[in-house]
Amino acid sequence: MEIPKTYDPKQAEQEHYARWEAEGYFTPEINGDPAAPVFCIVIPPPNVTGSLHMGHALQHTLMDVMTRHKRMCGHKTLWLPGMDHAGISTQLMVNRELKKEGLTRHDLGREKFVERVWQWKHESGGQILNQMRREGASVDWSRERFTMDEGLSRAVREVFVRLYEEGLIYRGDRIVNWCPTDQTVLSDLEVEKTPQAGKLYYLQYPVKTDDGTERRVTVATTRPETMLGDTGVAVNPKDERYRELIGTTIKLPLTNREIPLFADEYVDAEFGTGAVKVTPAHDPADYEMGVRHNLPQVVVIDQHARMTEDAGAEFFGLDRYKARELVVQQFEELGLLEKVVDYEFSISKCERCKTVIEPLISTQWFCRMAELRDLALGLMNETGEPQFTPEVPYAKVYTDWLENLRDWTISRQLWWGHQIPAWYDDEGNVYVARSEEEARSAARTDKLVQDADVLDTWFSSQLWPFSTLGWPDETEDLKTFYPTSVLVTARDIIFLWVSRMVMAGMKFLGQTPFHDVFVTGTVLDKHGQRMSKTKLNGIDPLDVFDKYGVDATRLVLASTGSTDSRWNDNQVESYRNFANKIWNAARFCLMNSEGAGVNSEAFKTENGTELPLHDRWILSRLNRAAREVNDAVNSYQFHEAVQTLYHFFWDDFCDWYIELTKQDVTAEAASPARDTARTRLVTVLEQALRLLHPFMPYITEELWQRLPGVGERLLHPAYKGARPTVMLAAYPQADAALIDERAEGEMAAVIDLISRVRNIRSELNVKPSDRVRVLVGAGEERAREVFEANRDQIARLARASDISVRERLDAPRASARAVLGGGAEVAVPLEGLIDFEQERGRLAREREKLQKEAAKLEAQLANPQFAERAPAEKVNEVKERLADIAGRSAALAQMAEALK
RNA sequence: GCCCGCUUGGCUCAGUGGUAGAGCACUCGCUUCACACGCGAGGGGUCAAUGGUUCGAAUCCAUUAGCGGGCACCA
Repeated sequence: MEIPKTYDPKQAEQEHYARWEAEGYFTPEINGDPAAPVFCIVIPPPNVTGSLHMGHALQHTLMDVMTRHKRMCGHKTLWLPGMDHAGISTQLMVNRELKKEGLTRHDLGREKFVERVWQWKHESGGQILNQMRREGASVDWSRERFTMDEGLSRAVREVFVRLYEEGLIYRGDRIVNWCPTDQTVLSDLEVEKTPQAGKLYYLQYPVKTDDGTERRVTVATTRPETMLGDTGVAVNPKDERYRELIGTTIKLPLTNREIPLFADEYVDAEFGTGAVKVTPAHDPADYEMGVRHNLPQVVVIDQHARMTEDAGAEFFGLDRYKARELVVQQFEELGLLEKVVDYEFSISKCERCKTVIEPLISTQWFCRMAELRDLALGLMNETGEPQFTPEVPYAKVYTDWLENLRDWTISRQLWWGHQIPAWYDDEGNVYVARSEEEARSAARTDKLVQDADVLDTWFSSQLWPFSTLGWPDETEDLKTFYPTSVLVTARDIIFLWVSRMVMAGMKFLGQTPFHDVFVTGTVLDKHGQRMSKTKLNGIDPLDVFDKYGVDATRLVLASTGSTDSRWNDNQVESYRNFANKIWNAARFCLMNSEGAGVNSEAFKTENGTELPLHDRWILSRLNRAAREVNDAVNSYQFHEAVQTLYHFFWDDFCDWYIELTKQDVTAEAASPARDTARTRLVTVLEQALRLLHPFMPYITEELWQRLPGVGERLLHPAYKGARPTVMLAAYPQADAALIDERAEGEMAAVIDLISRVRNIRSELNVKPSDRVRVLVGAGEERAREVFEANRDQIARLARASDISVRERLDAPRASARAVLGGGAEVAVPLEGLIDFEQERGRLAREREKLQKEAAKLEAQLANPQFAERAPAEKVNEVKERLADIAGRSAALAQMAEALK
């Protein structure tokens, strides 16, 4: 036998991907049906610096499941891959490389540095894309994009120019988040707040009085060094304590400046002393107050977080923390330090380097968001798009954020990225244009200097769903694939990316960029902690692939879907076992496939003869599974889809169908009956492999290719002419006519009988090799017919020597007995093995259980309100159950009697 | 501070207004001619607590506790 007993995933993983790719199966062009519905996903472009982590593997699995499913359903399918240039991350990465050579980017200069980044990108960037091949991701590599591609860069400039011309992009001086380490401005979303155990310093400021009497106002601050830049003190207008001081002047210590004390609603009288020092140049809230009250801005901290000349000679050049110490010390010496208390507050840090952010006033480019925000909110109001899954909480989180949106700082002081398409002439006039030529002709001079800054990485990412399809040109791809079908992403970029894509899509194409958004859960470590590089608790998907196989890993990830869950190897192991189960089921089919071949006519019978029960049953189960899986995938219920597939394959197909058909299939002599049984078996297997394929691409392809009788005719009609592959086979759609309640009911009775006999054997320690006699009593004629018709299978699976089916149970006293559903009874004569006392006890316990349940049901029926208010259907159900229990209970009583 | 989510057998998780589910782990038996990554048979949960709505609640509502997450210019 050439098929090994254990499935080795590596072999299949190495074999198929390259062929799929080479055959063009991943491209939408493989679909030859001009009327085919379209399905499109654009990948959330991973950072060019990134390598695959579990979060990617999760997203990619879900996207691939959907893409493969839709492709097999005949959709014209595009999953578009690509990468993000990731401005800051990439620049820092290359900086680190340079540092090893003892260089900084300034040693190279801008042009050489950017060249160097490109070189890095070509040599070691984008590892993640190769890792995606391993995952089996069916992306169209011919459409791979990078945010700095010429086409995408053109889209960026186009958007910038249009927004500028409409006044939605402007340049100005604002207080911004400045990272002193990365030397760039950051948007609010790139700043993280972390709790910080710090101190609250109470500083006393002398009030200037006419009569020379001494009066002081105490202000509280966490950042004493900023007092050097104070240009006012604010109190709440309703605060009685300070009412008479409003309008007076403060003599600012350590400086020779005098600043006003004024009233502003913003001030919370309850907090601190109720008086706030106002530093417009170094605090966002103070900045706002400064604007309201026309306060001067005194800059005392520079871009390197050092004190400026304006901070005073003593402080000039000091680091901000050193300056803090000195300020506090001097206040103490002057007797103006009232107290210092421990205080926990949150501090803003750079998301990337964790440096404490310095709010600074700086000239930057901003994007006005109000109009764009309204486009997104309007869309949500009108069409409910994008439809979030899970809807709770993301739809609300998304709209709440939009409603409170502030202007977006879009410039960055970096070299790697899209340089801002604005040029300045000698006089400082600005020309925003799509190209330098355009700017020159507008400026009527060649002496222009381009703005040195680049755009926030997310400025280009927000265009991804259409820039990748060719926009601003009206390409075929854009017409065909926009809007995309669904966006799959992690929740941490809903604001950074998802919302901005919606705004940009609405603004420039007038349509949502994607109808649905599926938000994945987070894969945590086994202690429930987020996986992170710094904690070193990450699990490398590639290691898991190596250990358990890609397909098994995909099942775990698909099951995870949108819920946070802890990683545990046990689960992967169980799906690894599942893969092995599939392998061996197929192995059995292939070992017995001579004379058989996959055949859509396999279950047709001549002149309408009814199929055997197990055939009708497996068709019913197969079609039911197909219906459930299709519904589940279409509604993003991946966990349910996996469960359905798992139990259909293992329980229905392996445990029952193969066993039931085994005798026919393994008959030694060739015969038409054997061929039929084998053909049916292999046909069901083939359908099962198709159902499984979106989740387990490798093993299904590996096995499908080996099945006898597979070929082009199994492909979805849209893929006519393609080289046969399970990837392009038609995804099984449920045929309602084949879902057969009667067959399932009859099969349930057979299974029940077999299980009861097995139970008796097990409980009474009958040796597996011993055959037993099985006596069945069934009052219903149909039940007797079913048992009779399947007596061979029952006998084999229950290890019975013979089976006798009668209307009434007629068993020797020394028998173990059990009650079946529908009032049937079974007895197994076991002379010498029966302890009558014990047996009566067993029956009594079973009867007790039934009676407990009956009592509950009776109480329910006895409640008049139940009969009145519950639906008749429910009331009937209870009555029927009660009758069934009564029947069984009576039978048990009789059985116990027979043992006396 | 505001908002949100979670709490189901030993573990990891599904589920849902009308008889509590899976996988793993556990117990017993099995070299049954596809598979010990297996086969068969079992044990195990008053679905966090309290109160309410309902004929009926693990499922809906409220409160509480524990855990987790998001948002926020309180100096």
